Amino acid sequence: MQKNTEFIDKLRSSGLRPTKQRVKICEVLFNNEETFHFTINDLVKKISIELKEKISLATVYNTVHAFKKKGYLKEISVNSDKSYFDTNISNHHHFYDEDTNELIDCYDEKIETPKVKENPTGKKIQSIEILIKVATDNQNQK
Amino acid sequence: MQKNTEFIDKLRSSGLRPTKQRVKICEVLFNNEETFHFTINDLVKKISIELKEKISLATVYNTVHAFKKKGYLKEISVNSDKSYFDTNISNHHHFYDEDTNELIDCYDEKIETPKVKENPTGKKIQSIEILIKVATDNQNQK
DNA sequence: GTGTGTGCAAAAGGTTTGCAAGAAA
DNA sequence: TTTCTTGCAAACCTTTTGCACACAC
Repeated sequence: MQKNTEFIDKLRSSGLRPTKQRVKICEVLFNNEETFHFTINDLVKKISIELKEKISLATVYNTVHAFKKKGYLKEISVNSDKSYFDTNISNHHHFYDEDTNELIDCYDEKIETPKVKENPTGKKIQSIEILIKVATDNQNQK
Repeated sequence: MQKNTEFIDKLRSSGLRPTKQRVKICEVLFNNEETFHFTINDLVKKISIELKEKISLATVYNTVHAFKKKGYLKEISVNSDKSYFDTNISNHHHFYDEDTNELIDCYDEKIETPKVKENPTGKKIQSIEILIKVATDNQNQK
């Protein structure tokens, strides 16, 4: 459990003004035992339930993107209906349940991150993301 | 180079009526030397350039999804602004160039598809997709 | 003829933007 | 007081939907 003063320091030290909204979003995102996955919509709901107040959509988008840029959140590439974010910023991958649209963390103990033997782009590798899609066997394949 | 009669057979044999539009979309998608990646928007443009005629957006969406369901196209999970499709349906992964938003195929010779050692979901694995994001070194990390 | 597919326009869903008002430095 | 941030609504973009008409069988 972090205190607000810690969030304020964290924000300030990364060059983000510790506004009321940002600190509150920190509380909602980073004051949990476990990391979790969310969409912007999920987060807006979580804010209104846990804080019993509303932060405007634009601010939530702003803040999430700012946090992502600072490395406090990761964005996950799933099929493209909406953006998923992860408060777990450690190096890991994901299972994606196509039945429920749920994400599950996948560490190296479950799958080994492969080495890139050859990089035809000549550019620097920013990340290697593995998405393992699962579904009940008998459903229509997407 | 396939002929229209081949596309018609292909469509018919997979239970899709070989309508004028579907055959024409086949021409645009599958009459190339090389496979390629595209968004729906790309495809609409390609159709109007190569065929000099217009197929309605709804029909393009319908057809692409029908082809995907039949396994003639693959959908690729990239950051979620839009959907990317691939006419290359063989087993492979992708490099994604964050500077240009381009996708590049990545076969096993460049990266080895890892084994899933443990699947906590108990559901069947539908696919394992690896996305290697690259960018020029000196740009702001996203 | 019957059922499926097409095209259009409207609507929906997620995300971004412009700008005036407010808060932090 | 200057600069950054917020909030709202409008705009935007991609995708989906409803429905009348057309086409394949």
